[in-house]
Amino acid sequence: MITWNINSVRLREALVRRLIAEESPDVLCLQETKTPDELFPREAFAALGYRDMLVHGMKGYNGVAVLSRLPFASSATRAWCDRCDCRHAIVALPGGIELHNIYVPAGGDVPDPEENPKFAHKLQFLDELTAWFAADRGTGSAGAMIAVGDFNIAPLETDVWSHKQLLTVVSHTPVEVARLAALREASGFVDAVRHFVPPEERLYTWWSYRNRDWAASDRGRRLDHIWVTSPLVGRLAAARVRRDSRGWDKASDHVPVVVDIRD
DNA sequence: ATGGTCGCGGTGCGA
Repeated sequence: MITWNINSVRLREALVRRLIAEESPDVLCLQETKTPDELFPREAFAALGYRDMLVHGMKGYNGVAVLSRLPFASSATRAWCDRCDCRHAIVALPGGIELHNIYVPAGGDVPDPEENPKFAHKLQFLDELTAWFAADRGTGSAGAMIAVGDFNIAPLETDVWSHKQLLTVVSHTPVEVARLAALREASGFVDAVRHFVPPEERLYTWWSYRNRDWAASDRGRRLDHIWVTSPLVGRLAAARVRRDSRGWDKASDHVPVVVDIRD
């Protein structure tokens, strides 16, 4: 299982192919595809064995897609905050696993919902998602589920380059971290990457384009996540963040997050 | 404290 905010799938189709060649994932979830469905490069991925595809995009903004070598039992999309903005795709995988691919709104610059409608949207999106998971997929009723995507929140102190300096920066404010925890707990999700990487260890999945030398300054944040519910925790085999891909030519500002799940 | 860079689409907006 891989999740990757690709920041335009058409511009970076070759990078997706490279990742597939190196990792050969059964399932690859993309966010920020920025491509209307009719222009999504389906044939290129189908030729690599990804015969089941859920593509949910729009022109220029947002967009999520699931590419799979495993057959879908069903697929759906959902809209939140009364918007059709292509941020949530759902597929049923073999073994009764329900997979959610989610692109949480970034939230703008000012971390105040009164002042900044984008931040209000981000909080409302998280609240609606949490209520829905809690009501229909609460801890008692939950089967095997996976939630992945760009959640645009770095929850731990070691998920950002400076906890102190980012406390008032959108993506790491206490109100966002609390909202993300509520979402995670709504269905009893476990952070599959932190299952392997201790909380003392710094870990980032995103580095801004606005840094001259992203690797030297290393001002990253862990915004991209893979969560699983308890039936899958015992099947987790490994997790890794493909930091190296940030150095690829014409890289996305996000890097792939990979979790291996045993059959 | 400020500005820094991308992608889309063909101007500013969103990140």
